Amino acid sequence: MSQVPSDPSLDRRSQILEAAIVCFAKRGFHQTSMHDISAEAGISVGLIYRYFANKEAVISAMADRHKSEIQELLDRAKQAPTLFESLEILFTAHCCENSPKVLSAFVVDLYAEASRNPQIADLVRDVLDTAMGGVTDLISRSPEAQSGATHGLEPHELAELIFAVARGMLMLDVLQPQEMTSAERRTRQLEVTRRLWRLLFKTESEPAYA
Amino acid sequence: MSQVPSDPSLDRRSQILEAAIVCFAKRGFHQTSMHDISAEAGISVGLIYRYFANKEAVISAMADRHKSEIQELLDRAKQAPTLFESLEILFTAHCCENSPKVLSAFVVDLYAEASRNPQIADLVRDVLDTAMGGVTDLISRSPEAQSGATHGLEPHELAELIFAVARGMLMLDVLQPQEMTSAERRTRQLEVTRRLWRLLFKTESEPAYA
DNA sequence: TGACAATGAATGAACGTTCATTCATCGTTC
DNA sequence: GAACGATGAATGAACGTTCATTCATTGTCA
Repeated sequence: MSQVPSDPSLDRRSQILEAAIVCFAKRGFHQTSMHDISAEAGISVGLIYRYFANKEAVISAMADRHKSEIQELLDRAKQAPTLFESLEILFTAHCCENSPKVLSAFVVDLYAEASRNPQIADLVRDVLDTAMGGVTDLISRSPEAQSGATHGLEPHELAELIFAVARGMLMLDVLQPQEMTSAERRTRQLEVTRRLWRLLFKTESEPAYA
Repeated sequence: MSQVPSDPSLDRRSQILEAAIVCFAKRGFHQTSMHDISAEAGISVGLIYRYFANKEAVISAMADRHKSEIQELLDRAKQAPTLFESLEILFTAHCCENSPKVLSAFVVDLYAEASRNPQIADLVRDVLDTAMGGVTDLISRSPEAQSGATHGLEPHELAELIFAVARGMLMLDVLQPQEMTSAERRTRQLEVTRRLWRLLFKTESEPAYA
């Protein structure tokens, strides 16, 4: 129970970031005040400025955190025994980890921010390139791709489609009414997404028409 | 050149909305001040309040305008001779009509707003349902679907995938650096999107593997 | 002159940021 | 181990600024 904090100032930083993502998901970056964050974290406003230069820096740090979270997620996905299981790990993480659309709301906001802030855009592009590189790799090594059951499309092209659908379903996620649970949203999204995966990696045994 | 204004107060409204979308795309809803909008429109701040109750109302009106634009776009797409051409009209409109990512930045912002504002969420969901209904219809009537070359998927399921990829590509659009032209972005997006369409409506003549 | 369109200075609330101050903790000294 | 000084994490009131909104005033046309 009693954790020994390795670096207390790191704990403070992540405590603040944890509070920040809750506020950002609830209100968005620019409608969240520093007082909101401090209240959510249970600390004073001034203390935030001991750990972050300004509000911009909090947003940037959140984007960085998102980058390393995706990196970890990718590593975890690579462990999965089949391509399909890897894809499921990757593309439904945002439904379960935090309960109510916290992550998807944050990511949509991040893209909105990226459209105006080139620094954020670079970072998001970087995250995307890394993740897509990883998935392209996963696809290349998969038996599905090596057996040639990919409609003559390159692994890279398949990855592009998979990511497009994933982003599209994430956008849809923020439209779902609050009363829908994470599990429900996950199921709905998996339904659509799996349809694409099956199509892309169709084992030619099943006939398209009976 | 000299238009006869049918209703001058309607013109004022759309003049303000025109200025607003430029500002919103440049800075986002909540970083845009009423002064920004009035300056862009070339009018005074106070005048905006003659036509809109408050800032929220401007955002809502913009969302409404978006709804009717999509409606018109759908009607135009329905006129096209083939399914593929209909889809191209629908899903690249945001690349050409306004020059530099204005529309895609606005739409991503709109989704971000929808994640917090249930009223906006309802409206966006409504737009989406209408558009998807239209496309589902287009697909049903298309020779591609009627010849059964759709992998046993329902028109509705095909539409879901098409819209997911479209939203995903729209998100990608806001990440593209400013120096990329609308035409370039359009080409890139069409490449990926067409790949999906060909896959979904594959004429079984072309073999997957040579 | 009357009716209405349009202006932009004025208002007050809210925000990001600063900083003087507090106080628990720790090392040092006897 | 008791007394004391130093440290810096933490506080929150205060500051300057920005912003949405209001409204007294001016301009315009019939």
